[in-house]
Amino acid sequence: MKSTISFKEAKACPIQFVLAVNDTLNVISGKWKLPIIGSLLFEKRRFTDIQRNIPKITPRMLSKELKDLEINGMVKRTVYDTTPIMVEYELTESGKLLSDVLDKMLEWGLQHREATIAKN
Amino acid sequence: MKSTISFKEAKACPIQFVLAVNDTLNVISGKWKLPIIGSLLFEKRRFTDIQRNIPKITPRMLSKELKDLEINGMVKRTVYDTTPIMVEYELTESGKLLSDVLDKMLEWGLQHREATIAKN
DNA sequence: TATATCGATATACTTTTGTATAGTGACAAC
DNA sequence: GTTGTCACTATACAAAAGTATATCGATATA
Repeated sequence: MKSTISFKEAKACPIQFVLAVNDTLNVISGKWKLPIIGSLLFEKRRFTDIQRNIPKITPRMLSKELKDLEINGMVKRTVYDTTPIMVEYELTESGKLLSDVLDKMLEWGLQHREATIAKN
Repeated sequence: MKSTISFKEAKACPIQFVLAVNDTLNVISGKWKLPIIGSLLFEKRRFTDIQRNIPKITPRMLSKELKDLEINGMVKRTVYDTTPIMVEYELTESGKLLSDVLDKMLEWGLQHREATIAKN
């Protein structure tokens, strides 16, 4: 019995393919996930720091999204017992690897914009 | 004055980066976009055909999502004046290129699953 | 004593997204 | 003339996602 699926196997089965791609999609879906991930891509940051970096986000949403990302193994949260309290958020190894995916999305997004502009 | 942005430029500016990646994300976000794209990846299909391929989708959602995909330049719709009427949906060139992105998402999704299972 | 910082949480609300169910019009077959 | 196919649309509703605004407790500073 096998607990994991290979790339080859997933590609061969449309259902497995959609399910596995959807796993990735769920991690980055929503209005604020990308801005937060982007904010953490090059450096660890603190709560208020991220908030300042993403001007329109409310603390409620930032708190909720960071929790989601932590649960999904994208972000690591570290509390330092200083005064005032200090909480650091950083991407996990897996989280950092997501930049490969984002680069591909960027590439496609730009080519797609070109392609659709060209048709008008 | 330049109307388009290069990969290099977008990567260098966090704001442009997030905006451009978000363009791609928007195209594939939602409950039914991936199943529909998956259904069209290897062959053109007709409305009822897609519906049968994605058992739980309602015609309302299928119709709406196909319109979205068409507007976004992902899908081409062709009407044949036969009886009964025949409408074919197929991915555009740009739509087909999305499979590169989906492959990367699949790859990351599988490695991420491994990585997070390993930690438990 | 009053005000500010940090990292949040609480409550109420609006907007967006998706579901359920029924029905349309043109035709064709039985 | 009833039933079926195709590609949808209409209406009403439920659930999920996001917003607005106020507040918390611990501690420090003016």
